[in-house]
This record gives sequence, structure tokens and C-alpha cells, in this order.
Amino acid sequence: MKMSDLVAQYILKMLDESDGNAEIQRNELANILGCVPSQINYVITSRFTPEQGYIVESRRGGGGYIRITRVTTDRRVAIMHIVNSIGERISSATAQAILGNMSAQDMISEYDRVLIASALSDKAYANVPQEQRDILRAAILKNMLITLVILQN
Amino acid sequence: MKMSDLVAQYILKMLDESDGNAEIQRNELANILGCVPSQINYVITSRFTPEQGYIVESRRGGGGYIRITRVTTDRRVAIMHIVNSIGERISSATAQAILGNMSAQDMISEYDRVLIASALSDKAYANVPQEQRDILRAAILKNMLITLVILQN
DNA sequence: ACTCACAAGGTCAAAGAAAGTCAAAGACAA
DNA sequence: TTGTCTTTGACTTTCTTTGACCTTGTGAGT
Repeated sequence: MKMSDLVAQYILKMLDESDGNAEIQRNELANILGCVPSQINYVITSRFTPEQGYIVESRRGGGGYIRITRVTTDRRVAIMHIVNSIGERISSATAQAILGNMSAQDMISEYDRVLIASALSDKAYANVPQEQRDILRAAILKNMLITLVILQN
Repeated sequence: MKMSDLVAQYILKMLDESDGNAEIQRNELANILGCVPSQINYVITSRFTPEQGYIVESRRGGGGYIRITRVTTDRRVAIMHIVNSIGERISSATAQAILGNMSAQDMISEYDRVLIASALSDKAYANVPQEQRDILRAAILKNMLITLVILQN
């Protein structure tokens, strides 16, 4: 595997393990992975750019470091906002409306909207007693939206 | 036999052997088959086009590659097959297994797998009486898979 | 405070490793 | 003979690796 991929992988793993925030020491990491230090810079500038959703800070000198932070895009925050606004139960119509808005506002793709909607349609809930349906729908909707947030990036 | 046919044959064999997904190195392959590298490009552009059901991705530079993926149209058929094989009820474990297989066989993307799984997880069904859960899950799973089939272009 | 040594990280350009493009030449069937 | 498909190779573009040299922080000794 390419060195640059190894480095990226290593950093991504750190990010995953520590909630989107990784602090590395350039020389140390280069040593662990067996590459030249500037390779680390290369990987960071090519794969951890702001466009790709990362903020990079660093310091030189003794005790220096490079800190890479995965920025939770507004999208993720926005989706979580909606998740939190969904109560204990939700009707089919309301759910569809919410999904429609989310898609209109580019928080989710059209593809996701349709797919999620298909998991909420009343059609699938034929066997569930009326008063349970909306509770169930809310639970599933939240679950899927949270999954989306996790899948972002 | 024509060089271009040899190359095509080689690639087709790789696709067959690895489930519709072949990754080659242009120069290496050219070397194995004894042709110039650009011959590979010629074969790919003339025989592995999207119209003919292939997706081609590539990267230049060190560790570069050319990846050719066969998009089976019978993907839809295959999914419907599975839909029909799902009975009245399905357990969480079985559902996960089916999704895992589908993703492994490239019938659905990893993304879809995770998203669908999140709609089936037992966690969301807390309020549903035990014996209803598996029925509901089957209904939702089928619904989502059918939606996927529709969404496939 | 001042200076100097050391410890980080940063920059940049050159070399290397692949893949892509394109046009000219060749082969061959209609 | 003409038009289409193949073959080939020179040249281009993109991505990666490496190393020499630069800049910035820290801390000890004066």
C-alpha cells in the first residue's frame, strides 16, 4: 500500500478513536510509519484540507505538534438538531414533510429522502396497532438520521 | 488473435474471478501481455464503456491503478429475488446477514447497507411487542429494498 | 534580558511513478 | 479504394516520495 495512504489511514484512525480530534508529532509519526517527515505534510495538505472538512493547527519548537480536527459540517449539526426536535411520536405526514424540507435544504440527498421515506411509509406498518405506529416511526426515523450523520464523511 | 482481444479477455477473466471488480496496473498489464501501455487505454475506451455496463476509475502517480467495475443490470433482478425470498417475518440477525451478503456481492452499497440496517435494528423496536417485531422488520426491509430497485436508475 | 543550542514543524523543488492523450501508421473488410 | 478498427510511441498530466534548507518555540546559562 502507498505510504501516503498508510499515513492517511493512521490519522483517520486516530480521528475516529478520539472523536474527531487528533494530535500528532510529525517526526514521531514519520518514524513509526517509516517515512520522511515531510511526507506527513504532503498527506495533510492533500487529504485533510478544509474543503474535505478538516482544520489543521500546528506549532513548531520544543513540544510542537500538529492537531487535526474534523469539523462537523453544518449539515451534521443541522440533522442532529432535527433529530432532537423529533418527539416521542411522529405521524407519517409530518415525517414526510420533514424529510421533504431536509432534502429541499440540501441536508440530505433526494436518494436518502426516498429511501428513508420507504422505511416510514404507513404501508409497512399494517400490522402495528394504530397508537404504536407513530412511536415506532419516530424511533426509526431518528435512528436513520443519526446513522446518516455518522455516515457523513 | 488480436492484441486488443487478448487484453479484453484478460480483463474479463479478472472480472469473473473477482466478482465484477478488477483493479489493474496499466504498465504491469502491458508488460504481462507484451503490448504498449496505451493499448490498455484503447481497449478500455473501446470495450469497457458505461454503455457496455462498466465503470472505470483510475489514478495516476505512484501507486496508480485502473479499476474496472461491471455493473450488472440484473442487480435489480437479484434484489427482487431476495425480496421475494423474505417471508412474513425476519429476525434482526437474519436481516443483518442478508444485508451483509448483498453488500459483499455488490448488490447494494455499503452506504445503503448501513442505512437500511439502522432502520431494522432492534433498538428502534423497543416498544413493539416481541412477536410483532419480526413481522414489522420484514415489511420494512422489503419496502426499502423495493425502493432501492426503483432508485437504481 | 540576551544569546545560543536544540527541538519541532514548514517549504519547496527535483526526481520518480503511474496513467492519459493524440496523431500517425498499419491492417483489413466491404 | 475507402472507411473503420488497431497498434504504437512520443509527449503530457497527475500524484507521490525524498531531502536540503528554513522558520519558530523553548530553555539553559550568562
